[in-house]
Amino acid sequence: MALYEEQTIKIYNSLSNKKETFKPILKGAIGMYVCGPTVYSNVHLGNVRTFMSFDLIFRYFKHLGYKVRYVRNITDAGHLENDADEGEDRIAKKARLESLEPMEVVQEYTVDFHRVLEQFNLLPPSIEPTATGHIIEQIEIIKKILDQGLAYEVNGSVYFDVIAYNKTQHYGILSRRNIEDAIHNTRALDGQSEKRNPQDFALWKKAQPVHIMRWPSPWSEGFPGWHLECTAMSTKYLGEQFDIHGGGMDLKFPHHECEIAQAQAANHKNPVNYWMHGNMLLLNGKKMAKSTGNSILPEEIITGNNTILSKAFPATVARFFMLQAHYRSILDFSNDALLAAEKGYLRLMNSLPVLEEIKASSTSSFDIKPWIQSCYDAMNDDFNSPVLIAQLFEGVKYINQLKEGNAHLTKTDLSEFKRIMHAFIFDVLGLEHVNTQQDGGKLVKVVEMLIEMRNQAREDKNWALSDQIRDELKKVGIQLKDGKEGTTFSL
RNA sequence: GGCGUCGUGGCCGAGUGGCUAGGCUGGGCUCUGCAAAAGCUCCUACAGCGGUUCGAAUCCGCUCGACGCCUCCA
Repeated sequence: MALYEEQTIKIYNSLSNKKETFKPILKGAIGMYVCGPTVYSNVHLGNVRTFMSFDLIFRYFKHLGYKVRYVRNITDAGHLENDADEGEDRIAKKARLESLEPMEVVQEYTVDFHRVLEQFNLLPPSIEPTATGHIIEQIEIIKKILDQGLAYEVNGSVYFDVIAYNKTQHYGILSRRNIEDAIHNTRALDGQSEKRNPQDFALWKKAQPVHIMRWPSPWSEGFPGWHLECTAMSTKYLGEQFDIHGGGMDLKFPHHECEIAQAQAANHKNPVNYWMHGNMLLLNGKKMAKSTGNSILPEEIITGNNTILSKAFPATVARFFMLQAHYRSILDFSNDALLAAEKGYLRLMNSLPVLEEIKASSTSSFDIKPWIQSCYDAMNDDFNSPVLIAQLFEGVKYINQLKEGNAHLTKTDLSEFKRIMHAFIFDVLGLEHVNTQQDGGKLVKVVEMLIEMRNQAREDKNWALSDQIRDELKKVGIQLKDGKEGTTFSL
């Protein structure tokens, strides 16, 4: 029996604003789509948080034995610079400013994006499609929507007719908006707009003569609207209806709302069963955003080259910090919080080598099963990683009791305990050891030798020497731990 | 102005109508040659004001405050 048959997951669905029992369309298989980045600049830590949230979810599904097709796109065209679908394409603008081919911009930041996510130990998605690679699919969807009379062409551009759509469907179903209200509240004075209504959005934009990024279409040489690519690519790879669609909270409206409208108009089906939205990462109490400059780059955390933090932090510590908060909660980024997270992270990780040294006993002094299930329960409850981490610290407590001889486990229970600790820490949370041995274990041998020498000094009551060894090691970051069974150390 | 989220102990952060997550910090004790590590233990919070209830941090209303969306944004 697969693990997923034993566990029941509840997911908070943005469509209903409730936790719902998760049931995939196909037994044992999950289709998940997450909106990826627009590659016109470096990803900042807030971007990383969202992708990390879905990485956690992806990892947990995989751990449970689900076959997951995880699609995360790269937006490399069509994302306009500002409102009203009148602005310049973001990629094109950046290319113009830096005198580059648009695809040079795309390449540079796509590579950067991948590198950063790898540093934070995010698993690559199953498919990572690009907008420019799916122009034909997008054109086909526009044709379908036009056929339904839910879009109109003006001067070579095509716009989605929100008001027409709203006659039979609810535009605003996801963000709980009412189109009439929206119209009344619009203070738009867009004299030049080609759109019939300010709420309408572009499906296809005719390219201006200076515009480099352009593709032929039945309406004009131009480029697709931003919202369309996700509909095209999710439909293509996951079908007209699929299980999960995720993204940052700030994409809920209008982006995801538009996706629903487009898919409904083209396919007459509600495209997504579970909408999931990750919350924002705050810096100085404000949303981290590129446009306002209130952001920190992942690189700046790892190198320590920034004005916010007192020291450099490994990526995995930042990962641990972010996973200590629930994905739907706002999280404040600060030096103090990161410092505290690092200590906790170290305590958790340092317990693992101790666990390896525990000897099995003929009986178990406690039942390990309820604790194991509590780890699953945490993740089953809308992927509650902070509660999972709390449970793992319970595990640390057990490890210490086992070490002290105040508790014991049979060989079977002990190996199960180890398996679960490792599974959740590495496979599900995706944490990593900071100091990966690159020296073939030479360092360990040297430290063990120093411990030997120190033990001799202690026997001789040569406290000056023994303390010197201990203190000098401490200076280079190696901590000795004197226990009943002898001295151990952590790097 | 409209829609929505949130306001938890020194800090970070979970949370169910009643049995006080967890991490960090600080105090005490055990262990130790002294420490560290580890263990045990203490510091019992829920913005304010009303209401519902036998009972609310958890439900409802109001006030204050923060934030997000309404325009590109993970």
